[in-house]
Amino acid sequence: MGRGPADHEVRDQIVTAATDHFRLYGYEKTTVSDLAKAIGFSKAYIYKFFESKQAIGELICANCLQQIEADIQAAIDGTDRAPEKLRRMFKTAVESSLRLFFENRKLYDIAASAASENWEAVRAFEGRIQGMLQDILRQGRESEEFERKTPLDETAMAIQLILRPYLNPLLLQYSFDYAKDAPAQLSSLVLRSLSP
Amino acid sequence: MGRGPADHEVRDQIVTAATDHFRLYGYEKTTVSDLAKAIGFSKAYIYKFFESKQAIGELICANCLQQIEADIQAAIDGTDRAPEKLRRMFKTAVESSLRLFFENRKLYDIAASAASENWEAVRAFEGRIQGMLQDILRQGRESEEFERKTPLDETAMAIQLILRPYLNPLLLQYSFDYAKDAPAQLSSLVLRSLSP
DNA sequence: TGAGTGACTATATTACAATATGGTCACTGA
DNA sequence: TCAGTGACCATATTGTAATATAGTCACTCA
Repeated sequence: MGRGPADHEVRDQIVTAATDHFRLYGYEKTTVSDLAKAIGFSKAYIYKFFESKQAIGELICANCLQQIEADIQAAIDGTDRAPEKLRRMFKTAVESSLRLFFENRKLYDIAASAASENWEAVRAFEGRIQGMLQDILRQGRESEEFERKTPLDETAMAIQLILRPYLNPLLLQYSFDYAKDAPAQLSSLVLRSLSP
Repeated sequence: MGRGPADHEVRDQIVTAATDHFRLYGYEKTTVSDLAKAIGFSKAYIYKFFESKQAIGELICANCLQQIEADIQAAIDGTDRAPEKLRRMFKTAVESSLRLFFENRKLYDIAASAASENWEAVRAFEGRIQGMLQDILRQGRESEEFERKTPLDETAMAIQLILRPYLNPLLLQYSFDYAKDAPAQLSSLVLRSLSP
């Protein structure tokens, strides 16, 4: 839990300033004093709203991950059939992560260190991805397009493991060479394993 | 290709000294002069046999990967049935990589930088893993335990992508949390996808 | 002739002092 | 009372001079 009033104009100002600064100069090179200067208050006042610089970083990072999540959700919602949902989930996960990397490299770096230090924002993100996978599996089982023998959570877990190199910012940077073809190949393999 | 006589006593001495020193002190902290001192020749003489320090590192790294490969091959050879071969391949790949990490951390570090810099030794290793996978798939298809519709090389490629986080030294260090359960879960999923 | 080397260079690494930064706290003044 | 702060501390980061290292080459002498 945070510090200070959860809903406060200054809090928003901090987040806005942090997003701008982090995007332009990166997390490391942005000092808390920079943020203070940007909003016209003293550095000490920032600490009335956030416990630490990392807490600010977590919030900005969570927003990035939320964007990826939203992209995936939108792609999934674009079709009714579970197999196609899964295919789009793979494809969009990679695309959206790559977009973050190439278009907002500095913000990606935050997500990468968040992943390497196991920040809460990343764990929560992974939890929600897991939920999305389980939803798709449930739907596919109901429509009898997916097999029903294997425990649902185990299957969802295995699929997430397969997605990890492309969804986890820390691993993504080592998976570029495969990012183009992997989604199609892997989702095909997974779908074959799900067939009843 | 190398430098100097391929089969020469001094060459072996260098490799032996390098293996010892790299294991004890690590690749970075071992200087070429250290190796020269260890074998009783001058530093310049070493360069009659190896193009660079990295070339020595590549050889030691290749040996490590060969050990992992041998472990996997032995595990595969321990059974006749293709599905079981695949299960053992997953299990042993993770175990053997983890062993390298925990028992020879310094050598693991060489493998990790080899992977991050895409050294030849790593590419060759991945090529041989790919071959082993294709062999298993071929056998499983012949015995009619595996489906035959999907192109063999495509399937082998997808399986290798799934193994990557545990076989690639660079990725392995970020996959510890999953290393215990992943082999079983993933090989089960893959086998389901292979069923005819 | 060719196994083996000392001396050399350009670049990488280290050591460490100087500076900057994250974070706190007692305090102010509206 | 409490929104807001200056001054402060311990640690992290940086700049840089000194050192160490990878790699070469002309050379020796058996």
